[in-house]
Amino acid sequence: MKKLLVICGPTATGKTRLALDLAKTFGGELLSADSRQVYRKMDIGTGKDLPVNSKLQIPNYKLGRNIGYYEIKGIRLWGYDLVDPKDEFSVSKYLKSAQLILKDIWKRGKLPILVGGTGLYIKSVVDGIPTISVPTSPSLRLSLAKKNVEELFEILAQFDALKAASMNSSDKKNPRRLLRAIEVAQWRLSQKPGMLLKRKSDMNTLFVGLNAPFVVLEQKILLRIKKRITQGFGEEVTNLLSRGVNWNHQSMDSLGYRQWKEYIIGKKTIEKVIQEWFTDEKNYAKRQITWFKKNKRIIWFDVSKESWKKDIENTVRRWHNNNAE
RNA sequence: GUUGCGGUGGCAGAGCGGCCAAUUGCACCAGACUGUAAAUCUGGCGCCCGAACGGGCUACGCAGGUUCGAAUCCUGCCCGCAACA
Repeated sequence: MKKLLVICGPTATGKTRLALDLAKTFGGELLSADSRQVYRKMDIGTGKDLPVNSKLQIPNYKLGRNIGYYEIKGIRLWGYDLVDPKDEFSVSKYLKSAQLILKDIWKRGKLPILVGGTGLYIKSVVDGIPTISVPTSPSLRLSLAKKNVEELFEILAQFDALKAASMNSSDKKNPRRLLRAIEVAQWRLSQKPGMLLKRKSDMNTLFVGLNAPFVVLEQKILLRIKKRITQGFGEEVTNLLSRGVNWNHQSMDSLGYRQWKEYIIGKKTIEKVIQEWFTDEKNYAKRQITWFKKNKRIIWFDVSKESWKKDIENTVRRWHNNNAE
């Protein structure tokens, strides 16, 4: 059975660094599960932490458009730079690339290590998302853009009463979710039944979760923000803007970038911007924790403890050596 | 010192006699999430009792007063800002 190691957890816990170490000892390659590191030229702000002058390597065999890897200390790192910051992106695109990459890593006899904080992306790879093949409908989205949530809910109820009834009170008021639900419902009506099959997982997956007491996490987050700024984050943003990326692009909705806007247009001081970046990133970490908490398969490790790295190594080794399944 | 404006819950900021424990935003707490997920969305948020309807207490700078009733009106005091001295 194919093995997949997952390293997840909130931001700033050192997931990538750990994954690199594990890759070295277990003969692995990394696949990033991060919804922001997919954008080219967004390196400092998304924490790609690449060595200077490193370049994306595109394999000479056919793998997929724009799919390549970086090499850090001899370890291949996939999943970065999948698209331009001006492009739209979503789990669906991510999963397509991820599946190609995984297949390739397995084929070459390596252990793929899925590492990142985007819970939905990890979920898509490990458990699948049944409706993921349902395409978006730009015209539908446009026509519904001005509707309020009550109206959207009504429309959904007309197309798919069951789905509408099954939505929870929060999603019923979430325009994005309602829109997608309508999109799926409409698509279903135009298809033969049974198109959406739940893919059975054929992987042997180990979930390693990294966490720390929240006060520790806060410190790490703040330090990292300051570090990124001294590393030239501001320049990175300016470069993006000069290349035609604008604030309305989905990519620029990322942490740090969107707060930085207020500084660039002179509306806020840098101190204020840092402060807001910090609180927003803390809130992001809380949301990640809420998400991952529900996944009972995750084995958690506290990175503020002494022996966490050894503990993980042992856990992984036991799983890695067990070929029974 | 005089005149004017202002002091409201952790912060910002509404309210300007009853419908005010007090709009809203942020922060904070909890949560949802099967194609934007670093996104989007929901609930809670003075204290105490209660599962809930609800009830009690303390609150709008401080102290008095007017009124059936005051965050809202009046008086004095304290503090901040602006202008004039």
